[in-house]
Amino acid sequence: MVQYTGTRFDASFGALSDATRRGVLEQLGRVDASITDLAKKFHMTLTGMKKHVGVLEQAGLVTTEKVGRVRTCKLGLRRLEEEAAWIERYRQIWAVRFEELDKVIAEQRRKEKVDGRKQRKKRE
Amino acid sequence: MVQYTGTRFDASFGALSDATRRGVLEQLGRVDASITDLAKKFHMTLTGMKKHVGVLEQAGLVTTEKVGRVRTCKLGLRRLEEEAAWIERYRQIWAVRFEELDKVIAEQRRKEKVDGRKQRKKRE
DNA sequence: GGTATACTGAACCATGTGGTTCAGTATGTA
DNA sequence: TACATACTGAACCACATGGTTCAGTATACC
Repeated sequence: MVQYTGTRFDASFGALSDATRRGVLEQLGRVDASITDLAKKFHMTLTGMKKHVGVLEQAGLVTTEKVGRVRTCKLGLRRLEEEAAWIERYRQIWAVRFEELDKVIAEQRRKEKVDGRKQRKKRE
Repeated sequence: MVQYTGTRFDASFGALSDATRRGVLEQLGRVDASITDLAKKFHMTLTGMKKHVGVLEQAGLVTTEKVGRVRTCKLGLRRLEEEAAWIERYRQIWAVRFEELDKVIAEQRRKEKVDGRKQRKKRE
């Protein structure tokens, strides 16, 4: 199986584990922005925002380019394909693992329904 | 729009940002395990593994139950639905954002082709 | 040239993370 | 009872994180 190198997912999931950074991604999905724009939007110093952008850039989720004195940030090339795939695979595993439990629950529901019918019948 | 409370995603994406914890999830997808089992599998002290399990438990990805002296870990109730949805939505935004760029690239390709034809024509 | 804008880097701070060791406690087993 | 097993909690460690301030540098504009 693919050796889940870790470091790549470490970076992307790590980048996503912060609300500000998720916000920045959503914002950049609407329109490109400078560090200043983002810092204002998220009520933070330039330096603080620069660090967040750095993390996102490291994870490949954002790219930046400096023209004159302003650094413009855009969405990067990584589109979270592998991350989506990992989660999907997990959900698959999860579903299989709980199939049995689901059956048990379904069986219980069925019984309850039958019991309910009996109850109603009694009352009739 | 839904106020992305943050803390929930912070916990789940944070939990996923570590290779050992992703490994533990995959392992628990195969079979329930004690702390000792997991510690052995991932070459770590019991205490270290307990912390990882704690993080996963906090994120709702794992549940544990102690019977006698052994604590058994299983997959938890959270099946990463919202996380999958967030990523999907992001991928959607990403696609829209880059549609324009794709068009530009396609246009360039088309031009190049035309130019190539002109070049060939010239040479004829 | 002078002033405002936009970023950058170093340094600091509190807190969190990923691990360890060590010293327990509780439980199973001969 | 004695011994082994399984976990637990406190304390420690080095380093990362999420922020700040402060002192720059580079660029734009009057």
